[in-house]
This record gives sequence, C-alpha cells and structure tokens, in this order.
Amino acid sequence: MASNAKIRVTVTLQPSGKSSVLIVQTLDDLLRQCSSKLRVKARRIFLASTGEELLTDLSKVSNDMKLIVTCGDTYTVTNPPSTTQTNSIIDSSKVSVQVIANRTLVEQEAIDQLKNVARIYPHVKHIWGMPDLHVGQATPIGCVVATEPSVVYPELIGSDIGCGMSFVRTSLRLVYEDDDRKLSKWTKQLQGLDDYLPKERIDEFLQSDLQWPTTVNKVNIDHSENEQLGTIGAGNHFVELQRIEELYDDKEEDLSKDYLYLLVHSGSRSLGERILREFCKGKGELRGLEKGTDDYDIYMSKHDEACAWAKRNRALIAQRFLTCLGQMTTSAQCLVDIWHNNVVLKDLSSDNSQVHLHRKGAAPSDTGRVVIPGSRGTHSYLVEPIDQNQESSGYSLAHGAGRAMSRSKAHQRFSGKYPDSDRLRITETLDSHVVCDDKQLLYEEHPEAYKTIDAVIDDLVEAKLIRVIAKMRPLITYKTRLTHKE
DNA sequence: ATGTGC
Repeated sequence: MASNAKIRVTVTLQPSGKSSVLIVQTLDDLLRQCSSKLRVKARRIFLASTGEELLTDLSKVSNDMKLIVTCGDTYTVTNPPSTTQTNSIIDSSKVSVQVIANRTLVEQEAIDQLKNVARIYPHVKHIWGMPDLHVGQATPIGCVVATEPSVVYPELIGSDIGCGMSFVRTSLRLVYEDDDRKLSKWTKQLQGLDDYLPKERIDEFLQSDLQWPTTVNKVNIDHSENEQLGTIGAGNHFVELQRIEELYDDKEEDLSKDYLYLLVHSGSRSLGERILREFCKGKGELRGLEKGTDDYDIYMSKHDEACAWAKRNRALIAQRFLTCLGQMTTSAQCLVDIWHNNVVLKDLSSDNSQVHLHRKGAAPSDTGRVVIPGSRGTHSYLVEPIDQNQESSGYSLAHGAGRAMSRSKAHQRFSGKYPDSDRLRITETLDSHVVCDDKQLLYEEHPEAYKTIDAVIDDLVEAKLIRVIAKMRPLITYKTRLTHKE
C-alpha cells in the first residue's frame, strides 16, 4: 500500500475507553497522534475486530476501521458489553448504574461509556446518568459517579473544574414585550467582552469580598494563571439575556416579570485544564488520588480554588455584560450559582456512609433552585428540586439539553444545511439575537445538534425530581466576537 | 473545553 495514502481511523485507548478520530499516513504518525490526542505515551496499536497487533505499517488498515491503542499492554478481544435499557438498573452485581431517561433519547454509546466507567474504575459504588447523558471522550457527559470516600478521580471531573451556571436578576427592563429596536442596540453595545482585563483589576477582583449568591472564597494565585478571568471561553459557554415567559409560582418573591435576567455559563478556563493535566499527564488515565497522600491534598485544594475562581469568573462576566449595557453592576443580584463539574464529599441518606460525588455535567439537586438551559434559541427552565435529599438520582439533575451529535457531525451537517451563517444570528425558533462571530461555533452549537430541552425537563418532572418555577425566553445569546477557527 | 500541533 502506498505510504502516502491518508486513512481515517477511530482509536480507542485501553483501558480508559477514551477515543478519537484521526487522519493518519504512517504507523509512526499514528502513534504520535495517539499520544497527543489521548494524552498518554501510546506504545502499541491493535485491530479492534481481531486483536491483531500492527507492528510495521498500516497495510492492514482501511478507512473508518476501529483501532485499540495501549501504553504497552496486550489487547485481547473481549465480548462487548450486554445491551441495556434506560430508566433501569443496568448492572446490580457490584456497581449500580442507573440512567434517568424516558422521553429523552440516550445513545447506546453513551450508556456503554457509563458502564465502562463502572468496569474500569476501582472503588466506584454508584453511577447515575441524567436525561442529557451524551458521549464524551471516555467518560460520558451528564453523569454522577459516587466512589468510596478514600479516593478521588480527577478524570471523572474533567478539565473544566468548577464549570457551572449563574442566574442573575438585573434591573434592565423591556417596556414593550418585544422591543426589537432596543435589543438590536444592546446587541451592538456588547463589545470587548472577549478581551483580557488588566492585571490590577483581576487581582483586585480575586481578593474582593464577593457574595455570589453566598460568600465565595478569595483566590490567591499568580497572575500568569489568572489572565482569563472575566472571559467566557468557547464550546458551549455563553451569556444570555432572558425574560420570564411563564412564572408558575407567584410565591417566588425574588422573581419578577418586570425585569430581565442574565444566565452565565462558564468555568475555570485553562486553569482547570492545567490542574487536570498536572495530575493525569503520563500517569495513566484512571489514576485515583488516595486520601492521606500529598497528591490528594494538593489536588483537592487546587480543585476548590478552581471552583471559587470559576464562580468569580461568572460574576465578573455578568458585571462586564451589564457595564456594556450601561447598567450599575451593584443593581444585579445573583439568585442561583451552581457547579456542573466538581467533586463533593456527601453523606448518603440510605446507610449514612460517605462517598465522593463526582459530577461531570450534572446540576446539584441538594443546594436549592437550579437553571437548566436549553440549546441556543430555546427556553431555559428555573426549577426547584422536590427533595434535596434524593439519593436515587445521585443528588443531581440534568445540566442542559445534552448534545445529540458530535461537534464534527454538527458542523458537517449544518454548514451544508444552512450555508448562510449570518442567518443563524437571529434564531429561527424564538427570534432571539445571537452574537457569535466564530462560524464554526455557530454550526457546532446549532440547536438541532442538541436534544429537546422540553423532553429533558419532562423526564425530570415525571421522575418527580423537580417542579418548574419559571420558563425563561432568550433575548440575546452572547458567545464570542472572536472570528478565529473559520 | 482547552491549548497545541499539523
């Protein structure tokens, strides 16, 4: 076979299950790309179907083949995981794996990834999948993993430590229900939000007293690790101006249809990523950190700091957004701030034992109200957990609509279906404004690339996990003014 | 989600 032919393959790292699609030309090229994409020293490659090892070249590999990569271990073909159904306990033998989804479609691949977590991580006691469960790199997004309290797995929290959602009541008003002239003007005023702030402002903000909505720890780290504070980032992060479309509970005294609300979704930017890398790089993907070791103490302290940093990041993003619109930032009040990606020590209600609850894309149901965002141009929901002590759902809820397809698939499909990207700046469904000058993101984050938020909410209501307080309508979704990656 | 390499 000609050595310059390009072949597209799917590689899966064993035992972690992390996978990636690569375009490769030679075996050396393949090993190199595996190392960089999977973040391990890739040493051996096998054909997934037969277990045969690739020793000299890619002559046995053709387009779209599945390959297994290991760091040195031999790979032997095993039976695939048994088929499963959602809304039931999948494997009660050792680890209970439960997926809460009825109306929402959860891909088999995501469920297989969840079962893989149960199989390969020691000391796991319970796993829950939320209705927005979808495929991740190795661990699916939209799940909660409870382990023995003696161990923490950084990989089960991921790189965006502290990522979450702030819901802020502003003093902005819209006099007419659809004052589009005002919204167009505000959209134009949203400038400079992607710029990094001066060191002095960042340092001062990290050391300020902040109630958001409760006291947030001060953060004391070197500015070289802080420069992104106050910026939204990319991917599914955004700031959205909303109004209340339906208020189902008039007893909520801090909610008023007269004012507009800000929803901020962002995390710890590259800070969290550096922390994950520090604890996983070259040490295997599954490494647990054991209580009593220095690594555990250092990771937990950095994790907590990243969580505080992410909260302050959301606060500063909201401030900057309101400043663009000429608002006094002191007039805003944060009603909800939750983490989607973090680990907490939790007392289980069933047997008084403790677990480390790792949330990877899941909202807490044990700290009060949460906002569950839809996809771009769809409603978000302010909800209240019915029982703050609900072990059967892992003390958690869905954190959003959940992707229905990969980013690459979405880009390919929607750039073909909607070639005029400018038209995506006003959403088809609710006529909301979208600020996103990154064309790739416009397609990757297209609403049709996500599951239906109403199905996710229905699943949680039917499972008696939440009651809906308010339905929020998007007015302006701000993603980025940066144009790179086009 | 992110920084980095091709």
